[in-house]
Amino acid sequence: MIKVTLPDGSKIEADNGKNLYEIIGQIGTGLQKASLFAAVDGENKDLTFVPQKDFTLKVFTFKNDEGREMYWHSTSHIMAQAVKRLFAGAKVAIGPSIAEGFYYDFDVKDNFTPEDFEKIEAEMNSIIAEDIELKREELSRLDAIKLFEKDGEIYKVELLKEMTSDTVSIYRQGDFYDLCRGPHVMRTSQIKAVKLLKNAGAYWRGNEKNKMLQRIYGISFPDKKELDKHINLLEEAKERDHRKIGKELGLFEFSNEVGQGLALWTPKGGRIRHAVETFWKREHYKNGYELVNTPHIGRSLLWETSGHLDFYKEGMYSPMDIDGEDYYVKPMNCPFHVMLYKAEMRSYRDFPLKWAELGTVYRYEKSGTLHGLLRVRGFTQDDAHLFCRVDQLTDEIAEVFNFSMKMLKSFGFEEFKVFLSTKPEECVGSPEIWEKAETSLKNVLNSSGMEFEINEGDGAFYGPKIDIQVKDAIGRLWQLSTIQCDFNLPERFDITYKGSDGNEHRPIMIHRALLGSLERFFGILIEHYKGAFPFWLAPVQAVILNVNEESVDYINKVKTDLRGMDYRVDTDFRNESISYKIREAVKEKIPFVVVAGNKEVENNTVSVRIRGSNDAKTMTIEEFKALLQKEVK
RNA sequence: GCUGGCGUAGCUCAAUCGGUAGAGCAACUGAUUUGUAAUCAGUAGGUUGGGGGUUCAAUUCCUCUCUCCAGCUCCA
Repeated sequence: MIKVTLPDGSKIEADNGKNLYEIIGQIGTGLQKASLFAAVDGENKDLTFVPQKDFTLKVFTFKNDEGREMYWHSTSHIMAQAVKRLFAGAKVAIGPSIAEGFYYDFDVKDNFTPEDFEKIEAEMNSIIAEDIELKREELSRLDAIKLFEKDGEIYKVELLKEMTSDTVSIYRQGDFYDLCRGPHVMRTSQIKAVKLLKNAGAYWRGNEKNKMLQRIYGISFPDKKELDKHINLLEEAKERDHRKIGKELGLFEFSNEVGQGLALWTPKGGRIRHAVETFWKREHYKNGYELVNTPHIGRSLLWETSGHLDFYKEGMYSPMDIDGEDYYVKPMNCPFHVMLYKAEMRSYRDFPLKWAELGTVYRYEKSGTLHGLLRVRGFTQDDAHLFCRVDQLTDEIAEVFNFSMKMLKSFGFEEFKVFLSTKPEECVGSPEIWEKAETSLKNVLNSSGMEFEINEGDGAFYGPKIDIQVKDAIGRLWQLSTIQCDFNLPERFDITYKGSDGNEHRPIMIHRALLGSLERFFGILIEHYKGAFPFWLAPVQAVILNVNEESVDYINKVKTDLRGMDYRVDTDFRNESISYKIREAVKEKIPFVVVAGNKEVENNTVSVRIRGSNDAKTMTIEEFKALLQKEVK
């Protein structure tokens, strides 16, 4: 019997003479052989390896992050091997796995072309077919430098020279070797399906002063079907691009004359925004918030006190001169809310104060980072600030967290990922207050029953935070809500309240945004729904089409009948065929397409075509009203 | 911001080697009054993103500039 130690520390026993695959089968991962890799005492082994003595076993599969990382990293080595075979003199830089796939940076004479991609892919497939073993070797750092220098691999040499360890490892596969920590799959044949996705320039070590290298991105899977699925997903994402749909449905615009990163909402986009804002405001009042409004500019004194002119200056626009004094356009709403706090004496009985504002801010974003509605320079945050006592912190965080989840679910998001970010090295506030706040945040998350990850040291310098990401209709994650404690602004603005003990105390301040910004949220909604907004958000909820001129009066009567109920119902009386008008309405993704002609006029009915179905249902006006009413939020 | 790519009618796209810009849709006009995803005909629409240059001649070549797109962080 051989004792096998698993990563979680537990031990199992295996019969002598069993190979790794059989032993893994004993643990019961239920996975296919093709997607399994194993490490014995930290060293990768083939699944046919038969252990002779007790050992620790680690199993990698494509289903866990480590396994995927290894798989993609090995594929990047195969790509590098292929490139070196095809392009004489190509030098390799770095080639890691990334969140979705891998890349490798090359120093080559000419940019890669689409034909090159085909050649490289073909060469990769033949390397895979050659079934080459990937072998790890350890050597002294100095020997490694000699080895890479001999082949003119200047980038590897540079990396080696900066490393401090005495020995390093390289991985060899046939005629190719690479400086690499590993781990890797055992044989090239374990890579089953490969696709190169795109290439782009990238600076050596990400520094624009360095040489521009050619980066190739790719992805691989243990199964051709999974690769196809992934490629479909990429195409689906392209189809959903909010910039494309926004243009098709006429939801928003950008204008050269207005400037970069400054969105214009069209009337249709405006209808959606109004629906979002109305809902948002109503929910905030229901949850005990007050709505406030603050200006777009403030004196430099304000921003000096808040500290933004120190730590956020590069995100702010140049000041404007008003009566000889500098005023700045606001990049954040917080200082204004703090000033509202200071406008009166506050008592411990006043708390919690919960002030929300749809506050429009302007921030300088580098031109190259702007992206449709998802990253803009002017945007409206669905901001709120809570002021409370330390003893209220947990309750208030819980309220904000639950409110946030409720809000996100209202917009059709069902899956979430929650992160808690804790104290970074450089920060303000006492260790005790950090400890207290982090405990509050953690308690709230624990009692919510939701899984969450801790990002150690990733908090803002002024306090810990909870971030909520949502999963959209095709599984992409988007960061939306953020709940942040702030120990900085109360201090800087010296805000206080009178406690029950008659002394002055410093309140806790919580910043939070649930949707993030209306612009970005709009972009995400467009992609999530692919432009087919649910009834309550749809800019046009129903459109009524006339078959001929005789039905116009009747339709106007139906519409007037609905008007009092605040539905967004349009009509289309253009002199076009009914088929044509239906086609346009369907393309516009209107939830209800309603037709009325002589038949309907006679029977006092309408013919309703519900989005997603290809046939129409005839119903009475009352039935139609009930149908609309059912959809109202 | 940096690197590369793109920019032609409102939209989606054409235009060979440098020879003076064209289609579909949309718009407008007229005919047609239509029954569940495109009725027919006609009209108009362009300093080819903007400035400068080369040339007898520039959408095309060079240059500057603006916009948009991709990448630039995720560490051999």
